[in-house]
This record gives sequence, structure tokens and C-alpha cells, in this order.
Amino acid sequence: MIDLAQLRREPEFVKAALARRGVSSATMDEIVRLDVEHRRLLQEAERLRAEVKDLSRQVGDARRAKDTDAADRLTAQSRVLGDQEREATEATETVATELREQLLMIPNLPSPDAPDGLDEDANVELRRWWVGMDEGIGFPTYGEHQRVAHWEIGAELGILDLESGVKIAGSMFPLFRGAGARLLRSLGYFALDRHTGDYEEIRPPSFALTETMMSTGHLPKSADDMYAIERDDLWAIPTAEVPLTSMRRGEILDEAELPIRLTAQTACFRREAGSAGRDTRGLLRVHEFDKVELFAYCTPEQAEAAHADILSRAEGLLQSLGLTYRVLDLCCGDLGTSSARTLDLEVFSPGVDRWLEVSSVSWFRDFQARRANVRYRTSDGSTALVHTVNGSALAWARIWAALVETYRQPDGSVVLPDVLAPYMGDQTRIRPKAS
RNA sequence: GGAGGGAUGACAGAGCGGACGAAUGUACCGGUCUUGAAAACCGGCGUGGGCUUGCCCACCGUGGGUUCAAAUCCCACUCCCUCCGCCA
Repeated sequence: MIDLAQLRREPEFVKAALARRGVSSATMDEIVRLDVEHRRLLQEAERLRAEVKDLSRQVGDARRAKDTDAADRLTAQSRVLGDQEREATEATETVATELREQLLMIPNLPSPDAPDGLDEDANVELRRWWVGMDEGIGFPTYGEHQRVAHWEIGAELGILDLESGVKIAGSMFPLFRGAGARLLRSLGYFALDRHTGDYEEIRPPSFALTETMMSTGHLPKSADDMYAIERDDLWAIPTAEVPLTSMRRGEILDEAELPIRLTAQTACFRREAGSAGRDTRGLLRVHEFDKVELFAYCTPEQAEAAHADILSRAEGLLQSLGLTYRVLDLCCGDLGTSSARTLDLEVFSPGVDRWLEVSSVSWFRDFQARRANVRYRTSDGSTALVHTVNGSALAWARIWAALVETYRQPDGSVVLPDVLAPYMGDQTRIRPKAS
């Protein structure tokens, strides 16, 4: 949620910042109008309530003094004012609700550093990395044996069974077999082991309350992108960011605790409602995948370093796996609702000949903290909102796809990166079943 | 799923219709005393909101209701504890 006090203080600044991501000035004017109206009504309601309270005290005094006449007179007076107060409060609530609903739809102010632009074409590529780059070797050229889509490789090796997934849950729910399934498990262990020294390992619930979804900004705006279990008023989490942000919801943290750094592996569920018909083949876009997330609650001063740390860890994993990737600086229009600045990592997948988004490293400033009401006690004793930052360390499915395509050999087998050997039972190569 | 008990400030714990935003204790912060520390004593010590910055308003698990007046009474829900049943 944006800061309403800031909107009052410097409306033109806020409007200009939001205009960079396509929020109209008229929308903000309406919010300002509601805010003014709300405060006007609130003052009137509170004035009446103060009067009723005062009269009630006088009734008590009169009763104790056995002055029945005065008590009856004051009671009648208070009753009349009470009715007025109820009306005024109701009017205040109506406007407050309207204001809250509008405010919840407003995205975060983009960072001044975020590039201009209204769609993904305006994203800025910051850098690329590939194996051997540091030694002066040029961007890799991929052989014909690597120009095979992962779903073909998966079928060939018997490690990906999309048909069974469809049978069980419908399209875009993949099923992995044998070494393919173990490869996923290995990626999870590998990513967690890399970070659990500095980030506390968390295993959160996979479902969340509406309030929890509100806190990160996934609701009310993105309801169609998520799976709902209406009977129990629960939502399937689209990322571990959701439970981790609410883990300390409503708390006032000790400044000495910060930054609080957490990591969690969870399943992530996405309906992909807006993308029907796109990327339907293989693992490019799926409804369920696993992901290791890195997350931190921190002070505003710590946020930049925390963001950079998560980015370098996410990059470090891709480098260890020997995957080619690039870093994109998302333009204002392509930022997620809650984010002020996001850097995306995309791996190059030679078989499908595309860059695949595998990580989003975002800085939310106090946007989510305001919704989740997560604060910390500063050294001078006052409270302030924390900043939240997070990023995917490793998101499967797409990583899996890029791995098998990148490491496919001329004989059709897939060689596994050395770093996974301890997790693969020292298996270093996946061979076709027949051979 | 059934029966009972409970939910109050950082923690413990009182209050069970009328000056209660809330006694008391602990913890914490400042001061006195002390070479220093402890003890003792004194003072401070919830969060948010509104505006005329001194005042007002809200919050005692959540949401409704009764009343001139609700932490306190009534209803529903949630969560925690104990017991019974079922179960990975």
C-alpha cells in the first residue's frame, strides 16, 4: 500500500511517480478527494462520540447523586446524540471502505532507478553471463544436439511424462520420473544448502488466508491468477514470498534482529489465467512448480545491500549450474504491483532457443510492510515500517528445461553439472532407458 | 467430530456495567546513592488515527448485538489448553 500521508504531503510527486507505470492522475485525484471527505466525516463523528461519552459520564454522576430527574433528562439527550453519532459513523465507514478499496488497487511507486517504459520491450538488459566469459571466451554457440526441446529430451530419456500429468490434473501440471524427478529434488537440496548458513530455513504452509494474500499485494488485484479453495477460504500460494511476508505480520521487531533473512522451498501454484494458449508445450509455463525463495525483512538502510545479496546468490546458483543467463532491469510498466525495483534473471535454453525467466529479485520498500503491518523499534524508541526484499534462488521446471537442453550430448544422453553429484547419488549422466 | 476451560499491555496477572487505556508485579529506560556493580529509592514506560499541538477518538482474540454508558452483559466465529473419539 502506498503511503497516504505522503500523497497528502506531496501529491504531485506521487502522481508523477505512478504515472511512470500507467496510473492516471484522475485515479489519484479521486483518492485525494475520498481522503479529504473521510477526514471531514471522521471529525464530525468523533465530535459527536465525545459528546455522548461526556453525557454518559454525567448520567452516572446524577445516578450516584440520586438525582433521577437530571439523569432522565441527560439520558434522553444522550440518546438523541447517539442516533446522530451512529449515522455519522456509518457515513464515515462507507467512505473509509471506498477509500481502502481504491488504495488497495494502487501499485507501489517505482524506484527512480527503474527504467522508463510501459511494457516488457522497455526492459533493460544489464549484463550476460556464460561459462568461460571471464576467460575471454565468446557467447556460446550451441550444437545441433542441444537444439532439441526439453519435452523431446524428457520423453526420449523417460524422465518427463507430461501425458500422465495431464491425466492426473490437466494440462500444465508436469510429472517427472526417475532421474528427472531426482534432478528436481537435487536442485532443491543444492539451493537450500547453499544459503541455510545465512538464511534461516523455513517450511511454511502451502495455503494462505485472504488476509495473508492481501499483505503481499497478490489480492485483491490478482485473484484470477491464483487457485482458491473457497470452502475453506484459502488460497494456494503462488510463491513463498506470501507466507514469509506474513510470518511476522502485525509485529514490532527489534532493530537488533534485522535483517531477518529467510529461505524456503515451497510448491508454487499459478493459474496463468491471462496466458491461455501461450507457451503450452513442455515446461515453459506450468501451473505448479517448486521454488527456493530468499527473503529478508530489513531497515530501509539495509535494503539495498539485502537486495544485492539475494541477486548475487541467485546468480551464483546459475553460475554453479553452468547455465547461460542475462540480468534484466524491469521497466516501470513491467514491475509487479508491490515492487519498486525488480531485476529478473533469465536463462538461455538452447533447445527452445529462448530466454526463460527463472528469478525475480524485488525490493518492495515499505509497500508490503504497510499492508502486513510489520514494523521495527528504532534506536530512539519510535516505530517505523520495515522494508521487504525477496528473490527466487532457483525455480524448477524452467531450470530443469534449460539444464537438459544445455547438457544434452551428441549421443542423446544428458550430463549433469558436478555440483549436483552429491545429491544425485553420484550419477553424472542420464542415459536413454534402452541403452 | 464430542465435552469442558481459556484469550487483557514485552511477560505474568487483576478488573466482570459508570472517570478503565486499563491495578499490581517483572522486564526495560533515565535519575539518586556507590570507586564500580548489585540492592534500595524516585521518575518514565502500549499502538494507531484526527485536528484548532493541546485536546479528542479508536483498540482488552475477531465480528455483530443490548445500553445513556461495554474489557465487563448477549450471540456467532477464530485460536489455545485438558479429556474422549477418529486418523497420516
